[in-house]
Amino acid sequence: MKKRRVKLEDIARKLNISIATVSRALDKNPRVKLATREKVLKMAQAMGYMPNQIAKSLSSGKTNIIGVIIPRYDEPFFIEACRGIDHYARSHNYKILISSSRNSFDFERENLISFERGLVDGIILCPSHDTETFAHIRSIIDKEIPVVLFDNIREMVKGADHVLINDDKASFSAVEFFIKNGRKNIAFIGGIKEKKVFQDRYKGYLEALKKHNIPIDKEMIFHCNSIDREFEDDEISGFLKKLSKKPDAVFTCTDNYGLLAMKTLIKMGYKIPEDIAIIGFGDLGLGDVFVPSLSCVAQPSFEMGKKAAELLIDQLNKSEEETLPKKVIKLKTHLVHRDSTRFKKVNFHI
Amino acid sequence: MKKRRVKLEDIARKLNISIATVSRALDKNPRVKLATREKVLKMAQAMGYMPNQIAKSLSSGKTNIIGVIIPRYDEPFFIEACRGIDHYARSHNYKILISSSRNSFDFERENLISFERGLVDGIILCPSHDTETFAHIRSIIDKEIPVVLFDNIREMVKGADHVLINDDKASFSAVEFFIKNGRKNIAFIGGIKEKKVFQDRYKGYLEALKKHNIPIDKEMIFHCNSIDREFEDDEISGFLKKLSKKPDAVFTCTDNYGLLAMKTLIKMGYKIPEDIAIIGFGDLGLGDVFVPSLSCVAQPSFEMGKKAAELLIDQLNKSEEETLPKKVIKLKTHLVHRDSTRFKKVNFHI
DNA sequence: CTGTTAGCGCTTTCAA
DNA sequence: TTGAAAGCGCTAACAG
Repeated sequence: MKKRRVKLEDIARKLNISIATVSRALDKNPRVKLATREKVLKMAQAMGYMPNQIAKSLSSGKTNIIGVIIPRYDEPFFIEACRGIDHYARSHNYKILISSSRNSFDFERENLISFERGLVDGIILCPSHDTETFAHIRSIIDKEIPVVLFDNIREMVKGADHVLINDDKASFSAVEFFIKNGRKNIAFIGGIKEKKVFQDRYKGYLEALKKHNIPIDKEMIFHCNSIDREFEDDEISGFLKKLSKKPDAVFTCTDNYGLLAMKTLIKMGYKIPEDIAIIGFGDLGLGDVFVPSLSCVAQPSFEMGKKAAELLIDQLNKSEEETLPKKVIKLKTHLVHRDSTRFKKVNFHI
Repeated sequence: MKKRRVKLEDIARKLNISIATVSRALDKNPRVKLATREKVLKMAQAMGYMPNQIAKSLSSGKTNIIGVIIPRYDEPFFIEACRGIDHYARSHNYKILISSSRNSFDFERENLISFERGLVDGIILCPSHDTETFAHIRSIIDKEIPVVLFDNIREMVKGADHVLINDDKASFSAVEFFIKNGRKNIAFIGGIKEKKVFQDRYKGYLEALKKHNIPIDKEMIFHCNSIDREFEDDEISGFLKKLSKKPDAVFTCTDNYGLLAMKTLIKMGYKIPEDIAIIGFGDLGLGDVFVPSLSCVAQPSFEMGKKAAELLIDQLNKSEEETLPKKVIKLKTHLVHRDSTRFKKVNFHI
């Protein structure tokens, strides 16, 4: 009862030609007489032939699938990055298979191992913040599976391409913007300390203060600990409410932290941006829906994904021997000014 | 130079046994002597053997991959649904391959066709709003590839399972909640008319008014046309500003519309919820970050995905002949009350 | 221009 | 309990 799928052999038999010819004809290989090719194409169409991707992959050694590992699904940055990857990949005839490491090193390694089983031609990975060692990645590279790393890279891995932004410089310029506009009591809200990008953004904050001779006030600095979104709100409002001194600016390491901070500050009676200016990080579409809208460091998420895919597919297209020099690409960020930094006489040309 | 991957044959040769035995040993097939199995496992380990997924799939006829087609990546509802799918799928040893139809019927069909090439064992699909006919889906089902549809289903497809919510009832109860709390001038903000779920939510709005003998005022009704997020804001604020009569409640077909409406209304000087109450639709994590926070119809997005995966995997696990009766599952929604409906003396037990 | 044939790496009868 | 061998559907080298 089960209809067997049409295969090359069926077409070949019907037309009394060899399987090889059918295969070539469908490939539009010029070594097939035009008449034959057309005959084959027509018959394939008529019989409802669909090539078997798996068989193709087995014999060609290529699956045209890119494996993508991200720390979590429900963060706009990763979604955007995946969209970027997908965008480039599809236009180059690749599909993407996405896995979440759930911010766990063990899952990340498991995912990587499952990708080693020949299902993917190459891998794009954003290390989880739980990832301290990179042997699992090197082991993949040793097996000559191309790898591109992006964002949150604690350690450069030899043999892989890297796509990054300058997290420290980005936060540096945000904080410097506050300072140049007369703000001196600048609070910092970061994320879990294990995460490289948060470390760098913190570093940029410290450097900006240092450069402008503003003493560092530990009380003004807070690192969110919760991975769970539910508790972030409590953590941040707890921090802000406990401050003995009133800050006149806040830099937060994510847009979400920025929004949560705004929410608490408004409830506390602060006027934004007159009493307090805020800059978040990311620019993933929420900042401008809020009233007031949130200024931020815009991160080129989509572009990062796209670039990662481009580098990977470049590697994939190189022949065995011709090993490409591995690259580190740093993409540009910029400040986006909205209500939360729109005070009078702002010098926007920083 | 290229290190060839270890395969069964390599292990077999090293141990002087047959490939079949190695295969069985690795499968933990009881028909292999324990000693042999252990020998094989140890050797496989030592040689760094990794099974080839593609070869496995070709010979077994199963890829353990589920194809997922959603209208777009950057909508929290679909992300959540995908998370739900992924959650269930992974715990049942399936991976998921996600494609976006970009809300285009043509892309949807193309994606479907590419899934017909044997890469996936089954398909979970949310029809794009551009999708008016379902022949492309039936054609997949004819090839005996299991299909589950979820959300935005304009037409039930025979041979597929369906996962839905009661969009009309959900919006009905939201609007009725307004009415029971004394609101009479209830505005409606919907989405593009082609989309089934928006049609249903509109229907529920009309029915609630009708049931309570509130005349329908066309001026109070608006359907967003833009797919592009950039223009939604203008559309919605344009609509609200032009109203000649002041509404005292707004029901919007998405949370995002609700947030945008709130933003405009606040700027127009409305007090929320005293002057105007608002209920959105979705509950995808933004509503409670806002000040004031947005009430909404909560849609079980994650659960919908999970259920869809469950139904698909059930189909996959049935043997050829034993064809499962196809199901239509409707999941429950509920009202979540936040600031935008938190007026005094509210009867929360509707 | 076309056909023959040997794989790709694994599963699974069938036989021993 | 094990082995030999026939596929799974397609590609590609080689021969003609």
